[in-house]
Amino acid sequence: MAHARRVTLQDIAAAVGLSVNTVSRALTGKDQVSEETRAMIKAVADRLGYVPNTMARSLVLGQVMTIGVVITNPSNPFYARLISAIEQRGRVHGYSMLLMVSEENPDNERRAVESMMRWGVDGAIVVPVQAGDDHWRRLIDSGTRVVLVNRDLSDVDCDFAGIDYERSAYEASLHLLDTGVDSMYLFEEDLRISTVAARIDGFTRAVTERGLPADAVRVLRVPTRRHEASTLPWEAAESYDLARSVVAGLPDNCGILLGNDYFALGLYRALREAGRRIPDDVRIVGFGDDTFAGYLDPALSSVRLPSEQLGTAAVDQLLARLADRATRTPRVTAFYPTELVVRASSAGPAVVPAPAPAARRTRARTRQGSS
Amino acid sequence: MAHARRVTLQDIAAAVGLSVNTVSRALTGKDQVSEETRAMIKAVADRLGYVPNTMARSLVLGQVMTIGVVITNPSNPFYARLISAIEQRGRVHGYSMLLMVSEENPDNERRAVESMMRWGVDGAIVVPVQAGDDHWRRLIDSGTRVVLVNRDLSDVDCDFAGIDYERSAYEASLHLLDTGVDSMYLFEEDLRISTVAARIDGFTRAVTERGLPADAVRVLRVPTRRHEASTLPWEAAESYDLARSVVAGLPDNCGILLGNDYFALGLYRALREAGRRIPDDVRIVGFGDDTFAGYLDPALSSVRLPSEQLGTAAVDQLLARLADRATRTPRVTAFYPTELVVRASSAGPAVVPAPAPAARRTRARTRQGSS
DNA sequence: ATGAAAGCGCTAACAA
DNA sequence: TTGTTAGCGCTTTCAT
Repeated sequence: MAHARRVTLQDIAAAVGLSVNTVSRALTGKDQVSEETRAMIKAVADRLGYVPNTMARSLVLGQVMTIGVVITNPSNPFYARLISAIEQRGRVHGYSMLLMVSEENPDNERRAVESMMRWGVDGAIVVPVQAGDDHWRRLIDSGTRVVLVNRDLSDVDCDFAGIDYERSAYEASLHLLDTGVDSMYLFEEDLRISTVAARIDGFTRAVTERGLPADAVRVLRVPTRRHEASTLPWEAAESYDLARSVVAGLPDNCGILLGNDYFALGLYRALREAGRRIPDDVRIVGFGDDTFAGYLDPALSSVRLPSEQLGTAAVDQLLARLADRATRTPRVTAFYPTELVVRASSAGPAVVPAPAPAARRTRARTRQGSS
Repeated sequence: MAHARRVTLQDIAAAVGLSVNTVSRALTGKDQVSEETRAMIKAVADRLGYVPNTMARSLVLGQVMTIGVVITNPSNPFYARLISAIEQRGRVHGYSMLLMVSEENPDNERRAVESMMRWGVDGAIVVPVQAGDDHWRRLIDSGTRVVLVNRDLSDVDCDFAGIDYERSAYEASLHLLDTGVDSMYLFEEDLRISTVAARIDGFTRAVTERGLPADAVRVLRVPTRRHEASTLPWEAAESYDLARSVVAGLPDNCGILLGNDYFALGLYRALREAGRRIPDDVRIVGFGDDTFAGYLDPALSSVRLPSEQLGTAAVDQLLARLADRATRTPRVTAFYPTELVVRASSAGPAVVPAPAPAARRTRARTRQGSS
């Protein structure tokens, strides 16, 4: 059962007794064709089951109506939502999405760039691994517009849509300090990426500002297995191991900031097993506000990240660049506001648990400047 | 700063003083070219920064080395892992991935099919919405190989890689019944899809087999908002609302099976607030074994789903079909085994909580048959 | 309003 | 081993 060969403009032209050219014009809505001819051609095309050939079309047009998306790990719910938002927004504007996964591996990332250059995608939206950036520069030099998301590359001349993690971590830390803790911990994953560094900076700024003695402050790195495979779940087990080894030495009345909510899963268990109480003994704030955060016991305070907004903004920014190909405006760096959702896990000693969760937003900012 | 025009075979040919054809042969590794010529050409191509044009290549070759992937909702962690697995496996074989999101909406699904036909993707891997299937038949008739994943369409002639939810639910229900409960509840999302129906069937078979009186058995449907947007988190809030309205009438010593683990988040909270104890009063088993399952308090028993295996198998199945284009073997229907991970939430009254979680796997099966 | 011809970049016959 | 020719399906001059 060999399926029917694909119907082409030729076939339609032959069927209606007109030239390929006319058929093309009729179908693409050009106005140099009589309405009756067009209707007739459309009818025949429909009857024959004509579907335009994107390859041929793109080859001559020089644009493929496709954006390449490179993500480190789609299993991370933050990125999963980002992908959804990008796809949705792109689809509205008629763009398809070529998805590539780098798994935090620069080699995969380079391969992704190669792939995008072969395809000649119109633009790329990227969460960079942040290990090497020559390939990005090459991609941009080849004429592809690139928008970085969540992680920036200061040496690459392209737009960026991200989150001010420094400030978010600073504010979350202040919130913990405000509950009256007298020592502070930060759990961060063991990756050399700017988002982690920024959170550490914000955390450090807060504890320094409040004058916490150095020996009352610790940054703990949770080993990550994210390099190994993109299908791995997040690092709850690792944070559990770390927390268990730390929990005995954990002073009462301390605050813990977590680089992501999954750390809370491991930490909660370790504390439970050690008989430590949240928030009485230990007060906790996470990052990400994953679905489960509000349903843990006690409910986890967490910094909500604007993943959908980020995805939408990245697409819009890309399309804007595509719209005026020529102009050479300096790179746009936009930060989108997070929201500290305060729940029971960081309720201060004297505070009555609020009925509705209080929210506190960082303000939105957009910055323009050269590189 | 107009970027340099893309380097073509022509450019290389001109540079080395040979024909386009020879350059093509040299670069694609054909053996009708002297080694020294090839080396020379490769060097020049490299120096010039040549990148093959996929569009042009695909146009003449008639294959695009791309597989279309249609998913209902990438924010569902099960599908997120599936996507990762598919991308990874496809990449190994040199395939790119065009990702489309249907959001449980048949219109979007139809658009996705249209898009894939325009592209002329070599194959498609699909989680169907299960509302209408003409478009799938059209896609297949056009010569595109399709593999369905997780949800089957019995009237469409293509391969399927899935999970035996009926059996999994049956076994999970038996497990609950074995703990000595004398009433059974099932929480299922409010979607008309085969996976939900299958779990209901399995649940029903188990309770019937054990002779539970009809008034001791209930299937509750959790309203879903999944249609609204693919970036929405899963339905913890909805299950909480439902659970809260039900929990007062919930008899002690009952068992609850959940269509997905997110329902546990809402249910746990509702039970907590009502002062009901898990597993003493209520015993629970979820579906999905999401990362947080083992870290809830008490740890949630859950049916682990082989998402990675499913993704890998789907790609392999697709590539197998692609390999022997001609042959017309009947559709392959493969089921991959789940694993019931028993944890504290379903510990029977007399059972000591196991130190390591006991696991129980359904057996793997592959079936062949027409349609 | 319609047609003829050229070409997008590449590969695959067929020659030489 | 290398070159010439043709063509994948489409769009875009330039004629008519």
